Amino acid sequence: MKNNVTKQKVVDAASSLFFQKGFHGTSVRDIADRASVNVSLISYYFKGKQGLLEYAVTNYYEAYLEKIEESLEKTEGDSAICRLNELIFTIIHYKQMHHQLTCFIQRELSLDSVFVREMTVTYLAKENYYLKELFQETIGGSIGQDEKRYLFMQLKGMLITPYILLSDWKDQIVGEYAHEQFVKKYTKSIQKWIEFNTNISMERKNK
Amino acid sequence: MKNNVTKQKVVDAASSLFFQKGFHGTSVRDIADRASVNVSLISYYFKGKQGLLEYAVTNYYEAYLEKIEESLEKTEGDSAICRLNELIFTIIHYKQMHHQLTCFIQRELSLDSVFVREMTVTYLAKENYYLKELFQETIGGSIGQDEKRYLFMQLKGMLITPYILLSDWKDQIVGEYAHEQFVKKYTKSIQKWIEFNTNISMERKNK
DNA sequence: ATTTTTGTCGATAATTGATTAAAGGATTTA
DNA sequence: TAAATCCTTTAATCAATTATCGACAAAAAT
Repeated sequence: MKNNVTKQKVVDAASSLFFQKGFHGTSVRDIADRASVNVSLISYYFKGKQGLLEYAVTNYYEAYLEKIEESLEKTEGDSAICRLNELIFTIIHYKQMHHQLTCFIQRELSLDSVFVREMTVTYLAKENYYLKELFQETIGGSIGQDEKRYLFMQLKGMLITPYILLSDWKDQIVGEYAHEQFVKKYTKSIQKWIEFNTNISMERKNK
Repeated sequence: MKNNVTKQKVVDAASSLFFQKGFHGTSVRDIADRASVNVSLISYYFKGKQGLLEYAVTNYYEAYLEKIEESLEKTEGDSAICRLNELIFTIIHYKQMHHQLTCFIQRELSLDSVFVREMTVTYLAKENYYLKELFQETIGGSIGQDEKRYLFMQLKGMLITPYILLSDWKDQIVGEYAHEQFVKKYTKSIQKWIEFNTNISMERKNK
């Protein structure tokens, strides 16, 4: 079973190249070259370039949702804000561990294709549901529906910003523990934002 | 001089397609078809597909920076926070008026190519400079350098979020004045965030 | 031990995409 | 009106990419 090692080499090469040049910007030759394997293996293992993409992205999201559900189970019974904070940590942590794919997928998601639509209904809908549910509960019902929507958008924005403005902070992520450091600090900065917004919400309720 | 009308048709078609399918995902034929012109005109007017891209993006950024500089001149002498608020309004407004190109460029900017690097040094460096300058002044010197960096990243994130999470809010932007509505509301939500963070900063200074 | 399955390679077919050359209209300028 | 410039079309070329085929070796199963 030398199968797995070659297959993984291809996936790794593809992830890295998709990240650099985008899906349409990289050819199967590029991928095969970087992985030091023959071009035809890509068709052999994945039924072509599109298949390779689907394989990589599906894997990414399966594991992602698993982490999210794990986090939610672990914190069951805790206060909403605690659970939300933990969830955010989990999300940022996962994204950071796979930052190349994260960035690539985020980029590709803003395109208009059947594949994107499939991913959206299959995975993103769930992610959105979990997040929204918890956010609603945390923020309470004291602010307007409209305002809440904008806040939620801001939150979602914060969860993806580092992987879009990569060039702005990648110089900070060097060295052994840099990733963990970043996850901690960035998570904290989001949590501070949440705390502020729940306070706002409390104040209004009390008066 | 029927030149301009055809040229513009091509640019419009290209913008729309680049937005939907990305640069590498759209062929010159697609563009020509949508613009109802002959394929070779693209080479004739823009020296090829790459040239068309450069033309569109350069135009976008030239006008963008002009708006920014205009805004800064207009508010000269006002308080930092006022100027920042006005600048943010200007930026969101411009982006909203060209949301397809905004989204497309934002996406393309996370790629690794010589073109992207050129755009970065030519235009984004300036944008970043103006924004950072004003942000520093607004937020004051009372919080740590590190913390400030994260806040600045959050701010920049807020300025691009709507154009990455397009699918999340595009259903809200329907009807005649929807764009203006959105600009107003979204700008306000960012301004609220700024206000909060300057207060934080003040409090610490006072104690 | 031999048959079957699995993994790998080189070559190539088939498709698609970008660019150019040449020439005919149209429009402006002299 | 003639010349020059600009716009547009047709057709062809050039380049690159993906997918597939057939051969071949290694490993597993019988």
